[in-house]
Amino acid sequence: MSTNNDELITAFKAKGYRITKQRLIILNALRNTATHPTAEEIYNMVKPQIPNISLGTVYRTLGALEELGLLQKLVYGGSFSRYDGNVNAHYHAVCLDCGKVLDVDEPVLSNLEERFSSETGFTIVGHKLEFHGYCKDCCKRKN
Amino acid sequence: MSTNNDELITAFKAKGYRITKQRLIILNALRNTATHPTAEEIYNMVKPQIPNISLGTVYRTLGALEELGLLQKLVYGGSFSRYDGNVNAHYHAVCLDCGKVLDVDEPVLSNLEERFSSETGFTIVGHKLEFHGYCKDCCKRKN
DNA sequence: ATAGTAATAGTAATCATTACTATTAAGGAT
DNA sequence: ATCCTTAATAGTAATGATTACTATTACTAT
Repeated sequence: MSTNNDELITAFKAKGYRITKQRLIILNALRNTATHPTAEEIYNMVKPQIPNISLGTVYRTLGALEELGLLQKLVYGGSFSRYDGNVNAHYHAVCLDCGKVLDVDEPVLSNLEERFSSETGFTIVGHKLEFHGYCKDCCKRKN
Repeated sequence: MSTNNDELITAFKAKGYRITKQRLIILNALRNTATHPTAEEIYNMVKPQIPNISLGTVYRTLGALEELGLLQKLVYGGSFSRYDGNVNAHYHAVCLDCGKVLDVDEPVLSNLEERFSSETGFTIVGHKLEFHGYCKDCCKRKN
């Protein structure tokens, strides 16, 4: 519902990229889900609205959105990536059993980066923190 | 040279796994490098000692070593994984330009996990922290 | 409305990783 | 030390997520 496409339109125009139905729908689909869907899941989410969309278009669009900072690509142990429409700094918890990715409601550690940056000559632009464990559902299933 | 294969031998025997030349050499190669090599890099590292080793054996061995907690698999944005023979808890810094992975000499945040665990029902077994940025070499090259 | 060209749909190619299979070699029993 | 069982290996084929290719479509500046 709160689909401020203005942000997307501004970012795309600044790069000379065109605004297409596919791009708008993919970004909004991503923003309206609490899950962290894979490319294929997004493909299936938008198919009702764009029946003949191609999986390649989904990948290309996700790449463009990532480049523009409109989404976060999540790469964990599995064989595929997940995508997060929430670009505010936050952490994730990955279930080692079912692969589910949850948002972590913890304050972001802002002071970490400077500490390491100076002595190593490594210029830090950000950090990623992920918790590994077992989600409530998977814990229950085991008992 | 400080190759305490005892650890590997004990861990493998406990699982009924056999001790092979390939497994010993792969683990020692991994422990004697400060880099975080890919499977193919490890394959090339051990080839002088085992000329007809198969890449499949490298993958299978790395999988077994990971299962036994004798190495850490590093999965970042790239299309391939890296392997770290140092299983002591520590963090990494990934160069966004060249893909190099460096060890971070910072104390591990031990208090993080309990904070999140209780209210979510998520049972945490560990966490991973990675810094993103540009390494010294890549910063230099740009100026 | 038109022209120029980026983006798309459909499909083929890529490439890291995994699976398969005949052969080899650990390692326990004799 | 030799034999036997079977796990592990080498070599190769298959898998599957992602990327590349190409003719066609549809944005957007004029």
